[in-house]
Amino acid sequence: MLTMTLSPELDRNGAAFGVPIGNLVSEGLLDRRFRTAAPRLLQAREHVFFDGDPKDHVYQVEKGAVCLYKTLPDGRRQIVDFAYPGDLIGLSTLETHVFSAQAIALTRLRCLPVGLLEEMARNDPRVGVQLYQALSDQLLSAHDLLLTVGQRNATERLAALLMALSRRNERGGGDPASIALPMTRADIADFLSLTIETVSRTFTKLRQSGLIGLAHSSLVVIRDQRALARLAAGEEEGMK
Amino acid sequence: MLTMTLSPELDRNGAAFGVPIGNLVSEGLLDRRFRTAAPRLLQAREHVFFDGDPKDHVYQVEKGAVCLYKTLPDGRRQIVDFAYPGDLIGLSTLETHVFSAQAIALTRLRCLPVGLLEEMARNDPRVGVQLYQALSDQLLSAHDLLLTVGQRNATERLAALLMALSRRNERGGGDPASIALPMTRADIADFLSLTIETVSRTFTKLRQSGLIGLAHSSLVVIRDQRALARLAAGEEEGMK
DNA sequence: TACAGTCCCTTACAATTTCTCACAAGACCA
DNA sequence: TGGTCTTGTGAGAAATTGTAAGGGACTGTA
Repeated sequence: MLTMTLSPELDRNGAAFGVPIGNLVSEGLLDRRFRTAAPRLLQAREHVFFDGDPKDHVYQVEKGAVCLYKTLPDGRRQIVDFAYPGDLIGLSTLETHVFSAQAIALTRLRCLPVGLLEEMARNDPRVGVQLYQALSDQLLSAHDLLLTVGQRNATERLAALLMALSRRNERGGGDPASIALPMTRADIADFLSLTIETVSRTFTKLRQSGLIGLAHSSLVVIRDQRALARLAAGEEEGMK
Repeated sequence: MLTMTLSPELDRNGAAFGVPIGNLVSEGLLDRRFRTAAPRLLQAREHVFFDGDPKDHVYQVEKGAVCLYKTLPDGRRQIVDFAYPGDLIGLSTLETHVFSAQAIALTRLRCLPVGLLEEMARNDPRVGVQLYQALSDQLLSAHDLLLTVGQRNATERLAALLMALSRRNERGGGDPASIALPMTRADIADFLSLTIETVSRTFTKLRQSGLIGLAHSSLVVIRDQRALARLAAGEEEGMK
């Protein structure tokens, strides 16, 4: 899940990314089970499930990326999260899905029937705790996005997204200054609650200010990490 | 927690409010434990904890209401949820709180040390599952608020909030047409990501349109339930 | 009871950001 | 080389915000 506003300090010591309190958690219990679960391959734009579908599986992203979104009757769409490799999709105790999930790139999932998950949770107390922890991460991510969408302006929102993707790169051992965007401008717009025009203009503004470079539309290079971070944090007085 | 956009149908059969799939959940296991936990009384505006505080307890609201919020360095505030009697506060696997919690009225909490909770979770698989379910509700609530803040206009946002409070009343056996607002206009503004002026103007607009009545500023009477529900759902073409 | 001081809410008007609409340019694919 | 999809940019429109001022309820004090 994409957590947008954690300070680099929290990020570095890992406390904000699911490091458990006490010795509650046994690492990777669920991960191991998912590794042998049925795989499912999706093309970009293909749906994993739709809002309202009966929930018969829980999914783990193995490769690619998935966007989770809700819509209003007239078509307005809010992306509530992006799921990347390792993330679980569809965790909830309801019988139906409450959002839609769509691959934004070629994606491989692992599919675990909810019945199996329930059985595991009944028999091993560590499973419920791991589910609890996974949802805790997702809730953190949702709250961060709420702060972003609710309080930041267009420039700060985009800066926050880029910083989050940069940190994700860094955690995964990649280059934090070079960000490949798997999603379209429309996806970014619906995630940050802007229009694609505003997203486009804001990219241009960040480029012209020298904070980022755009090799092409889906490859961002961070040129001024400090300034971008300050902007994302909401500490920048100018540049509104 | 305050879930804003569930259809009345989902509401009535209860599926969207924590009715579990299968027989995973044992009702009230945690509730029973909280009933004997240390009580704590807070005046309105008093904080339960602040963002960044070490997380040593988990709380259950027994009476009153609590708002959970995040802030940016320059003071902008986003309320991410309101917690009402029965709701749990502070669930996460992190060592510190990642939002602040403040009573908005005279409030009584029950305080359970995290160590005790961990022990319960280690010894009884049903505990982890209950925590999982509680977080599942909170995530649902956060996603709904995201859709509201990200995609609805001011009128729709306020309508969605009023409908959510109305449904909460109904579930609690109260009058769904009569809504006492425990929070101030500023709280509503920071929850819906509006200014207090816009909130005030929108209340006036809903009153002048005949959808609601305002006995006084903190007591709303719903006069046209259908119209308000359509507005909240985002199906209303006019009245933008 | 009168009065001043607060706090909260409401209203009006100007300012600003973002959106809408229109169209051009670029990228990708057959 | 078209055709389609995505992205970028400009100008006017619309919604929300910011600013400022006033009203009403509550509180404490004289």
